[in-house]
Parts: sequence; structure tokens; C-alpha cells
Amino acid sequence: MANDKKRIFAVVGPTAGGKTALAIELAKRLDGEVISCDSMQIYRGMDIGTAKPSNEEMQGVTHHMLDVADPRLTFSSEDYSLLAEKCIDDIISRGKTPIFCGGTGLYLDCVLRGVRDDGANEDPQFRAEMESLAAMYGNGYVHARLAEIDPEAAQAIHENNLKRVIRALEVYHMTGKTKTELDRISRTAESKYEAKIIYLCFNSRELLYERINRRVDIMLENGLEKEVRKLYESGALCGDTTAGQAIGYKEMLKYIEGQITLSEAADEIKQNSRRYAKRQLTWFGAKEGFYKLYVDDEKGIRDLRCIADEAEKYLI
RNA sequence: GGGGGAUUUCCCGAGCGGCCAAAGGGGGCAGACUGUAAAUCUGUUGUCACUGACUUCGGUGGUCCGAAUCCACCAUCCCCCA
Repeated sequence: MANDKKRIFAVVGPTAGGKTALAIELAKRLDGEVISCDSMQIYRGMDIGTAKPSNEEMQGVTHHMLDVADPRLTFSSEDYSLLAEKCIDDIISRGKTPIFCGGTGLYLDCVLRGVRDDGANEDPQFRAEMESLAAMYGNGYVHARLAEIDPEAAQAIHENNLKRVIRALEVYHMTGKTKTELDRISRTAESKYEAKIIYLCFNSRELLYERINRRVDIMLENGLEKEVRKLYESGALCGDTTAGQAIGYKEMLKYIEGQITLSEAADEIKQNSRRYAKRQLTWFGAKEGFYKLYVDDEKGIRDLRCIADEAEKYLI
């Protein structure tokens, strides 16, 4: 069967797993450009804590989807796929290979699935209304509403997961169609892309966690506190925004505001990073068709060259 | 030297004779995830032949049909008087 789908590559996996280095290495080998797939690296001014690649690290490889958003604003996964699609087209039009790199699984999914134009946009006012209903009558009340219009979604979403319950309600409110129905359509729609995805994983969880802990220490040494202070003092970062909830930032904000000590902040950053990595592992691990590439073997972390060789063999 | 208090499952901490393998929180582990996703949420957390059995609540020995809960002694820690 003829295949005129656009080809894209991706490197995904847990935080501190070595995605950035591999993606850059692959870009050099395959004449590619990197599209960051990270929900926090999109924000301007958030560099150290998001492990955004520096110019040296990039080694001349062009990167996209970094610094495209203002940390004061909310950037949605749909905003992401909209922009990322343009990047893909742009890169391909210049005869290069798009290589996604990042740990935000939902963002990649959105791209692969395609931007949906079913009108299920957000409605802040509606959300606020639902939230106050929940505050007054309890989560069960809002959930029961969902059960009336979309029993399947109600079944799938726990009533305590208020954000999701409200979103499902919002979808119906905006489109007149249920979330279940719209999801079914988007799930069965064929992707415009033919993606080869490398999932960087670890045999040893302990090793991954050690890397995470070490990286947090390095971030601190490299001036994370100063970076967060600067964002905080300029009013670009506060606790209520999405950016303000980024790991490494929310804890430093607590430290800056005197709620915890610096060493407590460091420990919390490490802990939250480990938990985040676990969630990523669960997410990517459940995906089918991803090429599992192990970063470590009995002797420890494998050489980047070996990893890249294996990746290249799979991609080509 | 004398008087008082504490010791609980990985941690903190409730329990004060049966309804206790033991509340709650933390941490750990596992999972979910379609417009806030580094977020949000769920489940699980003594052992096993797991709708039941077995071993736990500093140690030893008692009282009692029955103890984490009562008594005695020992150990460790804390406080008060000297």
C-alpha cells in the first residue's frame, strides 16, 4: 500500500534518562532537527530546572518548541500540537528529519493523533462554575451530572479527579457531544504520521533514581535558586500557573517564601522528580509499538555511541 | 539518689481488655490518563497454602475465657526534685 505519511522519529522516556543527548546525536547522524516535547521547556526563562539543552549541548542541531510560551500563561497540549505540526512541516519541507524529544507523553500523543477541531475548547467560566458546585455540594454531585450525560466517561473517571470530571462536562457543554463520543472519533482517526518511537528505559530503577538525584544536585549547583528568584521577582512565576507547578520551581518557590529550608527543597525536588519519572514509566510502558531501548546493562550506563547505534539501526 | 512519663507495623502517630494486622498522615510500590499533564487521580503497603490461617505493638514472665491495651521485673529514652 502506498504510504505518503510524513515520517517522524521520537525519543521518549523518563526524566534524566538521557533523551536529549540521544536525540541530538541522532539528529547529527540523520540530518535531523529536534522538536522538544516537553511541557515545561516551552516556557521562556525556565532553563536550568527544566534541563533545557544549552547551545553547547545542541552542537549546532536546530531545536524547536523551546521558549515558545510565557510562563504566566497556560499552554495547552492542543496549543502544543498546533505549533509542533508546523515545525514538522517546516522541517520536512527543508528535507530534514523531525526528531521529537521529551517526556511529556500526552503532547506526543496529541501530535500523533492530530489536532482536533471539534470545538471542545476550554471555557474558564464554566470550569469555575463547576468548581464552585463541587465545593458546595461535593465531588459526587458534579460527577453525578456527568453520569447523566456521559455514563461511560463517568464510569472511567473517578469522582475525585475533579479536573477530568469537569473537562468531560465541559466537552459536552461546548459541543453538545459527549467526551466518550468525540474521543472515539479521534481514537479511530488515522494519523498523518508514521512515527518511529524510541522509549529509553532502564533495567535498573535504582540507577535511574541515582541519576535523577544527581541531576537535581547539579541544577542546584548551576544556579537553580537564582533562576527561580529572578522569575519570581519579575512576577513571571507564581504558584497558581502551570509553569509555577513545574518540579524544581514549585519547591524553590516554597523555599524562597520561607516555608521550607533549602535542603528540604532539594529533597522534595528529588522526590517529586522520581515520582514523575515513575509516572512516565507507567505511561510509556503501556504504549504499544514503541521500541524499548535500554540505557543500562549489567555494567551500568551504556556508552552513548552504542545506544545511538542501536537507535539508528531501528530507525533506518 | 528520689518522683513522673515514654517505647506501636519502613517513618510519624492513634489505640488504653474482645468489634485490632491495629485509625490517620508520610514514605514506598503499582496503575489510570485525549485542550492545566513536571499536572490530576486511583489502588495497595506483616506473612502465607490469602472470603481463611499464622506471626506482630521494647524484652521476659504473669493475670484473664481473651492483652498493643492490666500487673511485675529488665532495657532504653525524656522530664522534675536532689
